Amino acid sequence: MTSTLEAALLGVLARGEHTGYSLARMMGRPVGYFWSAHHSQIYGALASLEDRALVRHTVIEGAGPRPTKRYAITAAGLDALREFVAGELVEPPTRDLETLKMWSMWTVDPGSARALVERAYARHASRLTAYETELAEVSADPDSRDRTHPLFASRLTLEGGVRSRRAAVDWCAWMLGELAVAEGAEAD
Amino acid sequence: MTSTLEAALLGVLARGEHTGYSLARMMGRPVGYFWSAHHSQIYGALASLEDRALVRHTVIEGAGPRPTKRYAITAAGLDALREFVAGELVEPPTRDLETLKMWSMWTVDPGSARALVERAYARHASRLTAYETELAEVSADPDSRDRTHPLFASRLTLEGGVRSRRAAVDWCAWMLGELAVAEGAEAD
DNA sequence: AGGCGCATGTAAGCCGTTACATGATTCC
DNA sequence: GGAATCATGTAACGGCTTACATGCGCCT
Repeated sequence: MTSTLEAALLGVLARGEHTGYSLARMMGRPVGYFWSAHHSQIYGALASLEDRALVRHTVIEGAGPRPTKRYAITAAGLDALREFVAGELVEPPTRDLETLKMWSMWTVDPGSARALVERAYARHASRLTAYETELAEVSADPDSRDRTHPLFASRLTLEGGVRSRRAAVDWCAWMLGELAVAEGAEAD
Repeated sequence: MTSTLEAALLGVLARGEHTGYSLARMMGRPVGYFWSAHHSQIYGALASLEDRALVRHTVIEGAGPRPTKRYAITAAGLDALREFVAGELVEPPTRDLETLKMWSMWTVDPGSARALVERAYARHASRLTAYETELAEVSADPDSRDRTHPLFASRLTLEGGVRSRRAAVDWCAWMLGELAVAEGAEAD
């Protein structure tokens, strides 16, 4: 019924009111860490949510050529969000471009293979520091210990991000070692 | 130029010949661990790859109502695969349904929150054991130490799977602890 | 007799990306 | 004067999912 993008938007609006534009920007940091969408998709989804009375808008003064709309979640919207969170998770198909490349690593020359892993290392490492910084900020707020406060959920998800990126960074370092060993063996 | 699905298919065909049907089944184990597609998509992609001479088919005898086609990668196809592996990785947008749910966990009752985390724990744990089993099998083969052998890449990617699932399992266990602590604080 | 596995294909529709369109204000 | 930010929308297109279609051989 409610699409995943709609659930994501409800999740953001449950934490505060937003315009379509500011929702689109939030699909950068922090929501963009685990979900993303373009504004063209967001405006349509908001209209669809409003048709079903899960969100409501009021017109505010803004800088655009058309009226600026501020959206808020409704009681029905909060119910729909809760249902989404508590409902069954239908495992969506995995599509991991990085692993796909690694899996065909055997076809390329040693230099390309090393470069591939090094780039992956750098990406994961930079994400890791971003997560760590944000986690430190969130953890400093006592609200992040209150199970019913949004920051509690932010803290748990950021902790997950830190752990997974740490694992990815370690994995890349380990792969560089394996590549070195294999190249050494080749040289013999 | 070459879509990601096409790259995935080239990656499989570089390891051996397949029919469209068997490719579709492989989008279960092990390729399905990091990529997946339906047969309806695969048949079209194979035709498109063949138009560009990246794969070639020969008709073999089979059980279907139409001629059964066995596909093999061509030299040009191998080149295209290498280019894909060595080329820039344009970071595709993240869409992580599990994290999305966790991030809105603060809206639901404690029981639903715990159930959400426990289901995630179970999913990751079962994937972890699957990866560990397969990694043990692959590692036992001496070819998995040869950088130019497919099993080398299989071993590295499986190691990544084990590490990431281990991190996810640990994360879920940690979250269950955090939930218990937060509920204890609420009871006071 | 009916269901499952082999085997290939088409078609409708949804979701997501990219590009087009508009227009005021602020900063360089 | 030109670029960036705010702000909302439409349209074309491609990728992915779901469903429809066909038909043989094997097992129960």
